Amino acid sequence: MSPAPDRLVPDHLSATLSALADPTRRAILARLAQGPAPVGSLAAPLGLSLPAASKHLTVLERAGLVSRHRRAQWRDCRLEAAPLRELAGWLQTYRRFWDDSMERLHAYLEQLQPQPDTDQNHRGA
Amino acid sequence: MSPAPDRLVPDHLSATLSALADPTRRAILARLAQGPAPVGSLAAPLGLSLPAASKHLTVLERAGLVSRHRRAQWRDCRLEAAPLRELAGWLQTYRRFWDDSMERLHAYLEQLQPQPDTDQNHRGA
DNA sequence: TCTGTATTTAACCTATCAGTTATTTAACCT
DNA sequence: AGGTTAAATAACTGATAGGTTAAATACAGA
Repeated sequence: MSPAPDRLVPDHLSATLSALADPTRRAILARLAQGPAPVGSLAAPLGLSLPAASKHLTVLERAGLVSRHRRAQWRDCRLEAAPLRELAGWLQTYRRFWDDSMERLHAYLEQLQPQPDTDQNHRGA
Repeated sequence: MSPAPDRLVPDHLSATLSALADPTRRAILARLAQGPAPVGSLAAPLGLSLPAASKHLTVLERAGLVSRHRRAQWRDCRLEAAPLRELAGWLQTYRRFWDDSMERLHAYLEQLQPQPDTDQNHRGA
């Protein structure tokens, strides 16, 4: 099922999530959603130094979220959405937890699994 | 629009993503998806010490992904999905990047934005 | 080939993270 | 009250993240 293109990093999802956890990197992605751009033009509007930008891009690249291609002396960065799709897939697993009302969910769980692991003698209600 | 329950941490999305970036914490969530559980019964199957588990739970709690409730001498942990819903919302904005074939997407971008910023012509100025 | 531009890499600094052991707090049960 | 269990907190440690400045690399153009 999983195409598992794990050539970049061992744990795909962890790499994706930790790459996305940085707001600067999300800003870079947002910018790239408008189309490919060279490093300099990503760095400037974010007030990033070139080395900082380059490092962020390396993180994004290792997570498979961005690819870089030489074009003359520039390096065009492009958004690669595959890891986002994978993330969406993972998230999907939890969808039922917010899709219906929370109340229903919890009620469902209560009856599905009367006691998780602890004994329920204290369960007055 | 945004309910903005930012009482826990400044940047919601960053907190959510960095909480989720740790595979141990994702395992905790997966376990909680089966129903609430006390800390000890989360720690044991993961080979986690109690302090380690407690710290992970604090991270998850600060991200709003988990709530803890005292019950006798135990502390029941429960999955809270709101941040996941928010994450799904964010992800949604990138959906078009993987929904259609990538080819179409790139073609679309090319015509939308003929030249990102790379302007080989501006150096003449 | 020399020069300027774009970007990366190296070396370093500080803060945060995930884990540890030891101690403390909280609630239960006699 | 005393003892036990559940969990949190404190204090410490090694690894990693994000930033810096300075040097190196890659390409383009005269």
